[in-house]
Amino acid sequence: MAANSRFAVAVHLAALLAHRAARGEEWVSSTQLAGSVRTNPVVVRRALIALARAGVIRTRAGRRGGAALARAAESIILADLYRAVEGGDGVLAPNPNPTNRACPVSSGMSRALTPIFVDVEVAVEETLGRVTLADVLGMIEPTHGAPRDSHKM
Amino acid sequence: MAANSRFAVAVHLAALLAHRAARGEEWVSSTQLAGSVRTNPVVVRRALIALARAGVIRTRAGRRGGAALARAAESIILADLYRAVEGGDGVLAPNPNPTNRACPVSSGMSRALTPIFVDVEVAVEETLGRVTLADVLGMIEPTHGAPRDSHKM
DNA sequence: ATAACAGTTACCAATACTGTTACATATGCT
DNA sequence: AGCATATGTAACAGTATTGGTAACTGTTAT
Repeated sequence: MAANSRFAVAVHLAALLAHRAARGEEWVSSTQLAGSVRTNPVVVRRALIALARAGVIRTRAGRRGGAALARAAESIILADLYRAVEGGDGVLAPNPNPTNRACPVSSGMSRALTPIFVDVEVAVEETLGRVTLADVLGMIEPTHGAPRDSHKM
Repeated sequence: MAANSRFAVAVHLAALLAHRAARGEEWVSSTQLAGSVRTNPVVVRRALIALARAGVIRTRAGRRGGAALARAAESIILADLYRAVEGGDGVLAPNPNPTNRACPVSSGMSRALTPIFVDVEVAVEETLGRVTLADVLGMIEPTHGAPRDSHKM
């Protein structure tokens, strides 16, 4: 079955940071973030570390510390968040068992499947590359002062 | 992180059935299939049941029974196998925790993420829809008498 | 009748993920 | 300086998922 929810959490965290930044509150603590995501501050920090390593956010220790976006929400694509938290593992996994060299089909499977798995991964990242963090925020805050007309795309 | 290897196993099984069918051996037992995949016959049967429900293969109990392709390898796309074994769960998972209604970002997350997750799933299935089981077999058996030239767009 | 097969259930082991506590370290504030 | 507040990190428990195994029932060709 399915995967973990780290990507969903990462988008949530980044969106909240962007939301707060737009209101002048740059630094947000992991405790506050955890309250929004409804999880534990340590879980949040684990995600924040991955996002910081990817250059999407910055973190600051000490009093009045926390996390903040490292760049504009318009320049952050969801593929950045995906690559940051899903460390290299693709959405599809190969058969981990050793090849049966006596069987030509078994012998050729990874040669046949590897390029397909690459294509799938490229397709996922291309799709997530078409959406920016600002787009996500726009879907969360539909009306920002203007009457509601920009509801869909 | 990562996922399971059911899709890889499903492709392996279907490819082996196609390979055998091309050599006149229609019915293949789960024990034989398990030997190629290097796993247990019960694991194979669990996958075969999913594939049979999807109409990709047929199974037959009793002596000289086993599994066989239900239709031509050219008409089976990998998306068929993917949908058969990954029962409805997508490659990305939402945050399972309850929404924090006091937070506008938390409140809007699923509304923002759901269409994105759908887009990703569509992209995956489109990619897997461009490859047929016959294509996979062609990559496994590179030379079969005819030269390989149809290398896609 | 028997042998060879699928279908099914129950269970175990390994792994992965989440949540939690605890503590060292860093930093702003008074 | 001292304190409050924050991250970074390690260790661990609980749970879910996954794959592997054994045991049993039902089916079918010979």
